[in-house]
Amino acid sequence: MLDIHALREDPAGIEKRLQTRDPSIELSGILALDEKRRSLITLVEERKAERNRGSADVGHLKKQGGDADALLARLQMLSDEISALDNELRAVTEDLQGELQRLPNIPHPTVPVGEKEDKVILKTHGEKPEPEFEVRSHVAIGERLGLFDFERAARIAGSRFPMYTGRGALLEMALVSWMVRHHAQRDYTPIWPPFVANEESFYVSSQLPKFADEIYYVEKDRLYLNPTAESLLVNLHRDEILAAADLPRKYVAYTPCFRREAGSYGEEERGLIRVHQFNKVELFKFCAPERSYDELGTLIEDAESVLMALGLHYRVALLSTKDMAQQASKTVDLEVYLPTQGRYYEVSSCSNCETFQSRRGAIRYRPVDNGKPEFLHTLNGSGLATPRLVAAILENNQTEDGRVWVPEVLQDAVGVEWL
RNA sequence: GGAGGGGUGGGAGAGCGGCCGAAUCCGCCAGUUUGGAGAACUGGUGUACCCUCGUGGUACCGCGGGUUCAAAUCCCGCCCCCUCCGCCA
Repeated sequence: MLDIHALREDPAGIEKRLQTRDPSIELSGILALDEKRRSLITLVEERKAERNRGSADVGHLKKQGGDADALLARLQMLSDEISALDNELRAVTEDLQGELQRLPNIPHPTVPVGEKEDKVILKTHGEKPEPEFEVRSHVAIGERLGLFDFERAARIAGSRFPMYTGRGALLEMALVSWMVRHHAQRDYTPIWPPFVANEESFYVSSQLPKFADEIYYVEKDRLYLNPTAESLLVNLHRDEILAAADLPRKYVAYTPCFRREAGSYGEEERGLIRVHQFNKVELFKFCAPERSYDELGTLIEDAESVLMALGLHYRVALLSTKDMAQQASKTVDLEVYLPTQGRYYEVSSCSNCETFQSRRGAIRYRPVDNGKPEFLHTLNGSGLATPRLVAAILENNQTEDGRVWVPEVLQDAVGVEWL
């Protein structure tokens, strides 16, 4: 959520920057609501001050045995007026909050303005593999080697729920535990969070109210299934004021992620590319504002280090204004190469959300000079998501005779060198 | 799922209709003292919002409603924590 004070200060400037994300955004309605709200506050607070003085007088009068009837009658009317004004104020405040919640974060000046296609490739790591034989898709390899079984998974849960079998299951588990350990060694505190969360939590991360259709909801218990550990981790320090010396706080969490993925899928998203349930290792940082872009840099490096260790060819893309999630100020994606499709797929999305989430969740820190609490910056990044990673390993590590080389860092856990 | 107990400021904990934004202790910050530190003493120490920016005002005692001129305090609903019983991996 944006700071209403900042909007008041420079509505035109902010509106212009927000319009690079969504041209239909205009702030005049919000400003009008804000003005209305403030004048109501002034009015109602005046009345309350009057009532509080009167009530104190009643107390004194009664103590001295005086007659307070006339005063009481006046105060009763005043009290009725106050509750009417309070109701009006509540309604206006809700409207304003609703409008504010819909606004995206202000994009960082370095973010390219434009459509999805206007992302900027910052770097490409390694050589694009050009095998001299006919490569099989990860789906074909998986079926051949018995690494997963989508048909039986559908019997259990429905389509697009993956089921890994045999060495496929081992590979998946190996990846997850190796990645967590890898980041733990890089000074991230490992977290195994609850895999469901309440409405308030998703509001803070900004999954709600906008993306309610994307999340599985357990109505009976009013709980949402985790769609990304970002939503969970950001709530770790909700309503807290952290000491400056405690920053940055770095966490790594493994969670399964559930997404309804409402809408259609293309042929190229068969197999493991787009599924309702997947495993992800998430990195999350809470840090001081002046350090947050440096921290974004190291976050990206940490996510990249996974791809490097696995020996995969990938590229790094700086997303454009129209391609970022609502809460992000700046987002950099890591995209791994899938040879059968000749294209790159997102396996990590690293974002600086600045104060967008911390404002919603009242997550603050006290600056070193012992001053007033300030909202800190939150950063998140996948490190990484497994299904596409498995697809990439299968497709990139295959040989002509149909075997697949297990990346060295996973060989112990999988128990074999070849699948 | 059933029964009981409890949620108050950074922590512990009192208050149970008006003099309570809240005693007291601990912590923390500053000063005095000291060669320095500790101890001791003195003072300070929540957050947010509004305006006419002041020795100004409003709100906040788990959350939401209600009663009342007035609610931390009374009533109702919900959430969370603890103990015991039941059930279960």
